[in-house]
Parts: sequence; structure tokens; C-alpha cells
Amino acid sequence: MTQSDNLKSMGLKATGPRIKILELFEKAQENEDTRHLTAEDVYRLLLAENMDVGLATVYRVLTQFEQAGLIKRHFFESGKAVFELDGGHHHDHLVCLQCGHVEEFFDEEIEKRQARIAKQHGFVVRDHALMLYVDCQKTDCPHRQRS
Amino acid sequence: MTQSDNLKSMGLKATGPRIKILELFEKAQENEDTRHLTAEDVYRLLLAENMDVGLATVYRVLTQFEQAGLIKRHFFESGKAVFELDGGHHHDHLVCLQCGHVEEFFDEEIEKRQARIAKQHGFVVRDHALMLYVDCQKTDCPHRQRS
DNA sequence: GCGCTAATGATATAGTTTCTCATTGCCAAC
DNA sequence: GTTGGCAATGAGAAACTATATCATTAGCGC
Ligand SMILES: [Mn+2]
Ligand SMILES: [Mn+2]
Ligand SMILES: [Zn+2]
Ligand SMILES: [Zn+2]
Repeated sequence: MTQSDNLKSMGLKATGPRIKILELFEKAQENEDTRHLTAEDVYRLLLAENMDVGLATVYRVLTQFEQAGLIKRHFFESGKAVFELDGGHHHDHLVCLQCGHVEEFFDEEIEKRQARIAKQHGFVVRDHALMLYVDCQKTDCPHRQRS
Repeated sequence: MTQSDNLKSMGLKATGPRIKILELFEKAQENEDTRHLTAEDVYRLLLAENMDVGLATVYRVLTQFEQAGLIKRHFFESGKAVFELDGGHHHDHLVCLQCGHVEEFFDEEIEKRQARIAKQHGFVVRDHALMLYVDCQKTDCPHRQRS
């Protein structure tokens, strides 16, 4: 199953930009620190590999991938959307307000309670966003605590 | 305790725009359907009352009020920030993806679990955002379910 | 009231994302 | 393998939210 077939099975033409962007997310997924990419990140990574891709195409492809269920889009407080490969395992995020560092977590009980709350209000949850904003201690974070 | 004194006690000059915007939020708070306002909403409400206020001032005042703890800023998926009076009672939000209708909720257990999760990751929660996105059944919502 | 300084309105600018449109290129049919 | 149709693309303009600049105005302590 090549990347090209992957795209076609989702009803998307296997074009150069799409294949490259999908590969890029597959690679990014391997490292926890690079799983979450902005459109600008993707654009720069493409340019770095001498791909002549327009920024508009990056945005278009990201939206298509999102609609196809290939990636997820998150709105942290940074002002720009971040994307990550949708591995099928839902999770929420811890985000450092200073350096943008992201960690992931999942809590079954919180998920259950969310569904119950929506039900109590007469709704069904279509989507939800839970972000915990923290100050991290990464060595390159300007707000790292002294040890 | 007048609105003017209220502002001065927070170290803010009691200027026309600030008094008017604070009054506006106090009034909006009374109705659950108008508690959450965008900067544009505030701007239009001011113009409707023949106040000659600049949009830049609206943004400046909203940021100052947020820093003073008078109002809270939320980032729903609409693309624009929404503000509400900070009544001191923390709560999270149910948001209709179609019409923007907002309802509020609070769950002590979820709050506790958030703190525990952050602690497990070595952080302290500075802030958090929990939004449940739903399709509401308001009569004026284009996605209302038929009955 | 005076004067100092912060605050304001108008406008320009920034930053992210979407739209427009002429051109390119994927791919199904031959 | 060629071709033709139509979707996809790149470049740039535009939309949209929010912030920065700057000359003018207006609180407020005296
Ligand atoms: Mn993630
Ligand atoms: Mn609220
Ligand atoms: Zn950090
Ligand atoms: Zn609705």
C-alpha cells in the first residue's frame, strides 16, 4: 500500500504536493516533538526539500486531509492552527504557554463525563477540545524553572 | 460603588470607553444568550449607542480588562475571540458548531483530574480550555433537529 | 483651571487563512 | 503511449482578526 494508493482510496488524486505532505506527516509522527505542525511549518519543510509548492496549496491540502480524516486540526492559543496525523487514538494536549511545547494525554473518565454533560444539556458531542496550558521546564524554554 | 470607582480601584483611569464597555458587559451578563461577546460585537453595540469609539480602543480595553481580571477571553473555533464578564465562578463551555449558541457547565471531577494529569507530567496548570462542540436544537439554528 | 501623562481615534500594519484565475498535470479512456 | 477533460496548482490578491503607530484628546492630581 503506497502513499499514492492511500490517497486514491480516499477519493483524492495522488498529486505531488499531497504525497509529499502526507510523507512529511508520517515522518513527523515518529518524534513526539515534531508531531504538531502549523501550515507554515509544513510549507517551510517542503521548501527545505526543494519542492516548489505554494502556501495556498498547503492550506488546501491540509483542509482536504482533515475532511478525509487523515489529520486532525487543533486551535491552541498561539493564534495559528496546528495539525497532526490522525492515528485513530484520540487524545488531548498539554501546551506550554511560553515555548509551545506539546505533550499528549488521554483520560477515559474525563471523556465519559464530557459525554454525560452534553447529554444532560440535550446535545450529542460532535467534537471537543481540552487543552491544559502550563509553563514547561524544557531547557530551551525561556520560562524553565531553575534547578 | 460606581463603575468609575470600580475601574479606578483596578488602577485604570475611568474613561468614557472603559465605563461604557464595562456597563455593556454588565448588561449582557443578565441574559445567557448575550454573555459571550466578540470584539466586533462590543464595537457594534457601542456604535448603536452613538458612542464614537475606535475599534482599536475596543481591543485595547478588552485586553486591559482581561489583565485586570474583569473579563475572560475564550478561543472557540469561530476564529475570533469571545469575552465574558468574569464572575469568579469558573466554568467551561458547550458551543454549537452551526449557530454559535453557547451554554456553560462546571464539573468538579474533571477539574481535579486536569490538575492531576498536569502534575503527572511535571507541570502546574496555569490555564485550561474545555469546549464541547455540539449541534444545538435552537429554533433559529440551521441544524436544528426536526421534531 | 493647569499641566502632565495616559488614553484615544484614525489609520497603517501584521499575521493567518482564503479566494481568484490563468496554467499545469493527473488519469481514465482510447 | 497519447490525448482530452477537468481537477489541482502556484502566484498573488484579498479577507479578516488583531496589533502598532502617532498626532490629538481628555482624565485627574495639583
Ligand atoms: Mn496530539
Ligand atoms: Mn461563559
Ligand atoms: Zn516551555
Ligand atoms: Zn445551534
